[in-house]
Amino acid sequence: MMKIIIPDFSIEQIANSGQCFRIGKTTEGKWRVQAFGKILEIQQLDEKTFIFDCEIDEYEKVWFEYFDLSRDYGEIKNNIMCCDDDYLIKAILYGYGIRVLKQELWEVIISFIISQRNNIPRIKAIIERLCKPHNGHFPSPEDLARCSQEELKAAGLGYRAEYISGVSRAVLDRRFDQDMLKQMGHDESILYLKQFKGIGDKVAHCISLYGLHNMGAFPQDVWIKRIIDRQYKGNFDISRFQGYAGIIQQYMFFYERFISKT
DNA sequence: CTGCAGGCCCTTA
DNA sequence: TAAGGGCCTGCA
Repeated sequence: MMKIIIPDFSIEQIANSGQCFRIGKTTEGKWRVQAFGKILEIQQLDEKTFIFDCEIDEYEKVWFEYFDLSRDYGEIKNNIMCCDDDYLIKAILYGYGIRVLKQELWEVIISFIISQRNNIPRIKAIIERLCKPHNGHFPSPEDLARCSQEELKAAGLGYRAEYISGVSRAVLDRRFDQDMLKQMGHDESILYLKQFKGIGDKVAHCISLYGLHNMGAFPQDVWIKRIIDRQYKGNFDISRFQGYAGIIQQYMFFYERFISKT
């Protein structure tokens, strides 16, 4: 149990920013985070004060990296402020506590294959059903490769079941080498990932950003495309944000979904 | 009953 | 290389 001060951090915003599907609110108003085989409960006391339900050792070894706490998001937001871009300024003021999580590669690969043509509540439900037989832990490539198509479809995967089986088997056969993938740069990783059936451009960029931690990756889903279309007349220059376009994307996505609800 | 949700695959031209 | 149809499933 430890109390910490963290600037530019809102666990609620992160939980609702669509990058991760295993953070949920408990009945006591805390946030339960499941990652790296651990469960962490976080309570937000005020704007910058949080209680993490773990020891300092675990915090330093796991959660500090996971929540990208070494990065100065304040500086990133300052850079955006200077761009004279009204839409982005509104987006960062709204999503002031967003961070791009550094999640586990395998979980990201599977989660974002599932995400295609799907909505967030359903993605969460499917992932929960996949984790259930494994004591709440995310299923390994072996676990998933063992599942029949029927079992996977029973979890609600639909036509994505064969994609999941295919990628899982590829990992077991060493045709898909995650360690090698981790050594690649962004561009190379996209080409590598897109070889596999069920991983297209958008999912590959999500994997690069959330799973490989290439902050320059820029996933373009329907929301981002809509923003670029309507706010920027089809012309959005991401080269302005060399090395952190993915973080910009996260602010945009989060803000646009808020706008659409109001 | 249709339409659609954080795409992708496959086929055509 | 661009365009279009089909796709599991569940909910509005």
